[in-house]
Formats: sequence, C-alpha cells, structure tokens
Amino acid sequence: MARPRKDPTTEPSPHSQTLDRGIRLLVAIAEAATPLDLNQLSARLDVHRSITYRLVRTLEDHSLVHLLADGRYQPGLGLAALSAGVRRPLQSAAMPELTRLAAAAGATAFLAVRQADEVVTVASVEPPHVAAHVAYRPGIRHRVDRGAPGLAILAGEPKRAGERPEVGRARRLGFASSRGEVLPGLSSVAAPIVRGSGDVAGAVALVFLHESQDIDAIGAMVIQAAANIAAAVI
Amino acid sequence: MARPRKDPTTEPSPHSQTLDRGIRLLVAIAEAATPLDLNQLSARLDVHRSITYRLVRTLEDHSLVHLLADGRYQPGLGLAALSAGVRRPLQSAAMPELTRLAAAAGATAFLAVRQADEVVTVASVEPPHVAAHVAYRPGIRHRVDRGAPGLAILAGEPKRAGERPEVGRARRLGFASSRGEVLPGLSSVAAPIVRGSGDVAGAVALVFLHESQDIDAIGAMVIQAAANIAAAVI
DNA sequence: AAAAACTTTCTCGATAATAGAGATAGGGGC
DNA sequence: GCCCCTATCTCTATTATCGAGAAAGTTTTT
Repeated sequence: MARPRKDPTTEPSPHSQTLDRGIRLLVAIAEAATPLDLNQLSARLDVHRSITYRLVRTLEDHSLVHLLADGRYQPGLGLAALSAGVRRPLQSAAMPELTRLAAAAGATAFLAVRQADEVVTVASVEPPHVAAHVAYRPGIRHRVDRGAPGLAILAGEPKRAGERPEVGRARRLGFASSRGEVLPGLSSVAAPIVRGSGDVAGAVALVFLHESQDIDAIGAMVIQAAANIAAAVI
Repeated sequence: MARPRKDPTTEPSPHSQTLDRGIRLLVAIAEAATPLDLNQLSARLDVHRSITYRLVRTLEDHSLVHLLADGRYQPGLGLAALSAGVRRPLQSAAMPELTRLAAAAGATAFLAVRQADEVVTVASVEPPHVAAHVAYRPGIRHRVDRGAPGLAILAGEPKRAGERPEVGRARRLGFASSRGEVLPGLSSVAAPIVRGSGDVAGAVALVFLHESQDIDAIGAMVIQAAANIAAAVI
C-alpha cells in the first residue's frame, strides 16, 4: 500500500479512512428515523455499494447493526452494551430522578454533562401519559454558554470574568432558564448537580414549549431533583 | 428479493480488518472497569502501538472515546447518542417500571429482548439504598433456552415441540424462574412482555442471590411490571 | 544533575487489505 | 413467460494500512 499522503491542508489528526467510514455508517444507521437499505446507506456515505456492504457486514458481526428480513438495517443490540459504561454512576443516580421529574412536570427531563466547551445530553426521559411532548434525545450537544443546562453548569462553578449576566442570575436563583437558545420554540429550565467536593457533575433540566409555565415552580422542582441526584452519586 | 446468504452456520462474512479492529478497540475501552492507556489497549488487541494509536485517534474524532489528561482512554459521550436509537419505544416504556420494580423488590431489575437464539439485556436498574446488590449490566447475552428471561420469552410464544418443561410451567404460572443457569450463585425471575398483537416484545426480570426469597410474591411483581410495560408500549 | 526509561507522536517503505467495477443469483411484479 | 430490482460474490489495480523505528518530550531512577 502507499504511504500516507502528506497534505498540510487536511486535519493533522491521524486518520483511518476505513474506520472513519465504518463509524459514519454506524452513526447513519443509529440516527436514521427509519431503517435504511444498502443503497440509501451508500448514498449517505458517498461510497460504493461494495464498500458499504463489506462495512455493514463487519458491523453486523459485532451486533452493532441488525439486518431486517426486508434488507434494511437498524441499530443492533450490541450498542446497548457499549453505552452502558458511559458515566455510569451519574446516570444510575439520575435515572430515577429524571423519571420522577418528567412525570411530575409533565415534560421531558434530561441529564447533561460538560465536555470541554460543549454540553452534551447523555440521558433523557419523556413524560408518561402526555399527548404531545418534546422528544429530546441523547447526543444533542451545544456550546456551554447557550441554553439553560450550560448556564446552570457555569453557575455551579466559581465566578469568572466575562460570563453572561444570566449566569450570575442563575447563581442567585439556583436554576437557569432559557428561551429558544438551543432549539427555536423550546424553553428549558436547569439546575447544576454539585458534588460534595464542590465540582459540577452536570445539570438536570426540563424542556417544554414556551407557553404557560410557572418558571419558579418548575425551577424549584429541578433544584430538588439536582440535589437528590447529587446526594445519590457515589 | 435478495439472494440468500450461503450458509448461516459457516461464517465467511466479508470482513474489514481495520473496522473490526476499531470496533474491538471501542469495545475494549467501553467495557474496561478502569480507563486503559495505549499500551494496555495494544496488548488487548494484539496489534502494534502505531495501529492502536491511529485507530484510537479516529475514534476520538467521533467523540466515541475520550482522552484523559494522564493519557488513558475512557468511553466518550458520543456513545450516548448511538445507543439512543435502540429499541426506543420499548426502553422508554420500560425504564419507569424497572425503576419502580427495583425499588420495590430491593433487587436489580432488567429488560431483555430476544435476538435470534439469544437473549440480550438492553437496560438495567439497580435498587437504591441497598448495601449489596447485583450489578447486571446491559450487553449480557445468553442462549434463549437458559435462564429466566429466556424461558419467559419462550413461554410468551406459542407452544412448540421439544421445549423444556420449565417453559410449560412458566406458561401456567405467568412467570419463569431459574437458579444459577446463567451466572452461578444468582437466581432470576422473569415475565414476558406480550403486546396486544400477541407477539413477545421481551421480558422483564429480577436478579438476586439465592437465599431467602418468596418466589411467588416476586413473580407477581414481575408479572405486574410486564403488564404495565406492555400497556405503555405504543 | 545526568542518565535511563518511559511516554506520545510522526515518518516512511513494503505489502497485504481495501476499493470499486462488474458478474451472478434470486425475488417480485407484470 | 419477461423485466427490473435487489443482495451477494469475484476479481485486479491501487492505495490505505501496517508496523518498525525515530524524534521529541516527560517522568523516574541513579
């Protein structure tokens, strides 16, 4: 084979083309609203059918994708094992509280953690018995200084220069709120999860449509949930 | 429509070496009890450090793994997004019930589904405030004719010749139980989740140490949880 | 303080793995 | 029957990958 081409314009990070394509294939299957067949997957990756075929078979060998009888592919059960290791103590502590919070508020509750300058949603629970609720799925990420969860996390940390005034306000109130900063039409309320050691493990939040919400009452609920989670984290 | 695969038993599946190694690397990082460094990962995969390096950097580009400051790798937050798509309706319906069941029984509750001739655990909830509980993590898989969850799933399906007598018993009682069939020293009790259409979506189960359990009472709890989940699944 | 031992990251030639086109086989619709 | 669609397989040229090793930097030992 050839030696890797040296191109200063491309990214400096060592890059495995085959693995990269395989991951993009896996992501495409995992995020698709409906199962996709080989042609659709090839088109999305912009690679030849033969390549897609070989890659998808390899994913299948590891149970990461599952082949339906009609030839379409859907996420496989092996994925459940992979994600079990992510932030396990925090997630275990949070899931019961998220469930309770979603039921009490009648809105989608989620757990977000910081990663560098971004905030990533790692778990969400949708409310039971509510006709229309907001689907807010894990994996959504946005800048830490946008949206209620990010503001809550910043508010849980020591004060620093240049922070938005909303952070100071969140620090006083104990919770942060935002309207349409991440997704248009959606509001959220969040409180930081602060460990005994003082560092911020993440934030618990609620999302709902703008109208008709008593922000203060919801804020109190979110603060309580965050306190319960913090107490349960080992 | 499609040409059938040659022979499901023999496994001449088209294989991408690079993707296979990358997946094994990801699994190794995800399943490790503690973060591993490059040398440890290379040893586990039995490949050269340079290869491991290139692969792990590619995984990192996709946020599937995260590089700690000390040079060790842990599961990345991107994994949360991947697994969100797995059996979402069922998982959403099951999580609140699993939480309730684990708390009520004081034991680890989990959700298992069938995949071909195997049963795979896709979600688990550990009981709160219990000193010693069984950690039963998603991803565990075993043959469908072994262990309570598998027996429960078989019992939810139409009777067939050659099935173990335990299946018929489970069908009469409404729940299955087993002792040490999957993991030595552990017992489990499970009930099938049967949809309105009659097909079996999976099984809900409890695991605990052998001693001192009122199987019938626990069976009733598991049956109730399974019914609630079935009612909540869309 | 110097040296040894250990990292992570990068370079580069040989080669085996992949890329990609095309062939083959099977199913469904007409 | 026929046509068109599909997944699966075969094959060769190409090239991305392999893997040894070196460079540069850190920590530990002496």
